[in-house]
Amino acid sequence: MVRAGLSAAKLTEAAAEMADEVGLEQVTVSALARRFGVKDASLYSHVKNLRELRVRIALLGGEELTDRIATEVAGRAGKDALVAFANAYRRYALEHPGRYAATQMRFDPEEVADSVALRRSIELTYGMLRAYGLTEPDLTDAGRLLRAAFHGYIHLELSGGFAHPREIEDSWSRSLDALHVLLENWPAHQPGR
Amino acid sequence: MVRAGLSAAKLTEAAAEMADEVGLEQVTVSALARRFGVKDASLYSHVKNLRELRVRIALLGGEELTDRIATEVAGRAGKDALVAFANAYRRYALEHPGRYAATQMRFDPEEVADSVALRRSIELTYGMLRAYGLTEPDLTDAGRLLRAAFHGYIHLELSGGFAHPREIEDSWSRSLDALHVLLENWPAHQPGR
DNA sequence: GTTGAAAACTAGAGGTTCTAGGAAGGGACG
DNA sequence: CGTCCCTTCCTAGAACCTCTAGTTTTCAAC
Repeated sequence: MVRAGLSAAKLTEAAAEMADEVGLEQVTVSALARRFGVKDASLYSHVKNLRELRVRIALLGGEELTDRIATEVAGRAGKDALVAFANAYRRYALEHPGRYAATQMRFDPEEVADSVALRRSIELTYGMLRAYGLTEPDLTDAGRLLRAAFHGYIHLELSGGFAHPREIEDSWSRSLDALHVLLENWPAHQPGR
Repeated sequence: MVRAGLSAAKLTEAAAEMADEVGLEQVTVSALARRFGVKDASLYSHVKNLRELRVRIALLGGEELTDRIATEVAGRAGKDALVAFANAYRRYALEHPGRYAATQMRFDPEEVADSVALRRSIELTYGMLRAYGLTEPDLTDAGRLLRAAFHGYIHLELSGGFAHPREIEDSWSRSLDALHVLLENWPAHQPGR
């Protein structure tokens, strides 16, 4: 009986690949065990349960995503930074739909307590927005809208929500133009109305 | 043996309630059968399989959602219409998270072929955007960005992505202000760059 | 070599989807 | 009223899934 040489990290990596290939909810303990030529029960020595496996995929994806964004955004500001951020985000999500989907799960605080990726991604966003001259609470509001727009766009794209003719690439880059304009004209907090 | 009096419509309604209560992926044929005091296999007389059940939830949700938006937007234009649209959308999603999640599934074209809701929701969006003086292809681009922003915002809100202090309500209405400004200043197609 | 922890196994309980074929309810029609 | 027949619901069972418990095997360190 030759050992497969499993470990939590190896399982996570394989599970992440599997998620990208066939979708996150097709990642099962059984299928993963099959891929390693091992019985289901064996995996439970390395990973608590299916839930933990998926959370690990999410953490892996989150780190990879923020790493990419960080390197792309480095040294840029203003619209350059916005476009670099957005494109890095989108490209990662399209290349790794399973990992990306995992990052959108609902987590209990303690599941992600030790994750630096989360904190860092917020810093990245805020740094970018400060270049537009925004301050709190506009920073928070603009950050939320931006995350929403990026995520929403990609979610719709991945789920086939953009059925029709016009090229998504063009549409996306026009949307980035628009978001840039939006950030430059962000309505001042508490206008006199 | 008293009959439960099942039908596809009744099952769909019950499944939708269940989805709102415990989440879409907790809606199983078994659980639904249990709710009606009936055996699993009985449901397969009314519904082809689990997939079809979920698609039915989605179609129901889509109709209810567009109905709400339509009545709220009726007779409004410009920012009034935008805010009414957005709030109707968000309120429905928060009240019916399960149905809403179902509408975000990936569908095969023939699964949703006979749905009027889809066509109508696009018309509603376009009507609203025309009031801002937009024309194709800006209509498509702005529509996509708007859908993305709404969906993204609600998705993040529902999945607990907005952890921190600032009130979501305030953030949301500031985002609507910003989107209104954005639509008024939508960058003209193909600027001279 | 012995020994002990870690990695894998067997066995099995319990949940799930879905198919096939059988029985019971209830309306239509002679 | 009785019979027919469609629909609804059932039993039975295959196939797959998660996860637990307890056992054996491997490998390295002593």
